[in-house]
Amino acid sequence: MLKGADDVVLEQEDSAFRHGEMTSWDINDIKLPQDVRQIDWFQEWPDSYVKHIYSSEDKNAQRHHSSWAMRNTNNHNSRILKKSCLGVVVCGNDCSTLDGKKIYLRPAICDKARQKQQRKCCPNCSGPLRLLSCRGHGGYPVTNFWRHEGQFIFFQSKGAHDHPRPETKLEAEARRSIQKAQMAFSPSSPRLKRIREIESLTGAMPTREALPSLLSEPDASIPPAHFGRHLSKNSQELTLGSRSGQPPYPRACGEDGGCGEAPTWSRIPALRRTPGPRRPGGGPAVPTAHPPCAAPSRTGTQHVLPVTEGGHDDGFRPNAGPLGDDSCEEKPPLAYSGRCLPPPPYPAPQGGPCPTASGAHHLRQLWAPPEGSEGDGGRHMGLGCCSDDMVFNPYPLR
DNA sequence: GAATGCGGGCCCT
DNA sequence: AGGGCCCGCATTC
Repeated sequence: MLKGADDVVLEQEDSAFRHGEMTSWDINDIKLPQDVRQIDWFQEWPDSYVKHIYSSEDKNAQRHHSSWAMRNTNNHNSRILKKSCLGVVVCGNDCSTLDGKKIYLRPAICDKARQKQQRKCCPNCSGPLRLLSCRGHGGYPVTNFWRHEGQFIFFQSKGAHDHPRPETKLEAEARRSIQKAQMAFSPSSPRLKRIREIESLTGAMPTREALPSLLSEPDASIPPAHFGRHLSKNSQELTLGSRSGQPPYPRACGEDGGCGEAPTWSRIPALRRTPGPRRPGGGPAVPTAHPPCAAPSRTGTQHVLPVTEGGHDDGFRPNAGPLGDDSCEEKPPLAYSGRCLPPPPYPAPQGGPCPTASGAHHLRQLWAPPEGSEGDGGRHMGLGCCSDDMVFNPYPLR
């Protein structure tokens, strides 16, 4: 199967050989080489058909980490751990932040958490979030294989990610914890008290109108590649990188997309065959109808965003108009008491006629990019004026 | 609470 | 048989 893929493998191996890496093995081989001369530094963003041999001492390798959002997949082989890529969570509105960055959130690994995540709104424009599935491996998600053998940990990746990089795990975690911390912060705040009262009474979160810029969340909108620029040193350390007490990976740059290199993904639009929805047996490919946000979905004419979860429903059309657009710009979800407020008209003009304009304005000021990229903000969505669970805090770690 | 690992089970090719 | 996916459970962080 995957003839083309095999070719790629050959190329990769060839390339790897040029780098002196021993790749004449396959993760499924009965015996893996033990005469390894060179082990690799941990690769945070393995992509394409690559193989690596890590030291069994490498903490990241031990934990089978990856900055891609990989979930465990049962391959009925306890010796080989298989993980498949979940893709990336993007804004259904395809919005951009003030400085032109796109929203690339990390899909939650846990199924439940992911469903929950998809009910949230874009932190930037409060539009619906959309899970962009990975289909870089012959229409299926890219898979990573891990196998512990002797003093080495063998890693093999199959497929090339056809989507942007999500936040790293640590970035996502940091975002969550910061959010929590801020919720917990100043518990005596009358405003917060009130919010909590409301919560306890209604069981629901008040809308952002009720708590403008009170809660905030860091760089959800900042693509990992730019994360550091905004968070400076301490937060740059949030990437997995080579932090097994090792020096920076010597071959990292330009090898497998490990640093700065243009991502290997490219929008391969969804015309590709999509793996048919799995049938009942496997369980309900959870219909992740997108609720409140800016995606009116129960009004009949507007369809639910094809948020795929496992069963990949229809292919994604990353930039296809009817997609996010339909959901977010037409009709506010009046029917909802709204966990999220309706989005501003798209694209939002400066400052945006967001219902919570003042709050948004406030955020805007906070957000003001350090390097006067302000100017280009005009075409981008007003800042998280409405998002419920995710809002910005430009300087979360300061 | 979320991430992870594991294993059972089902479907499709 | 192999690959893919879902689900539940247990453990860890």
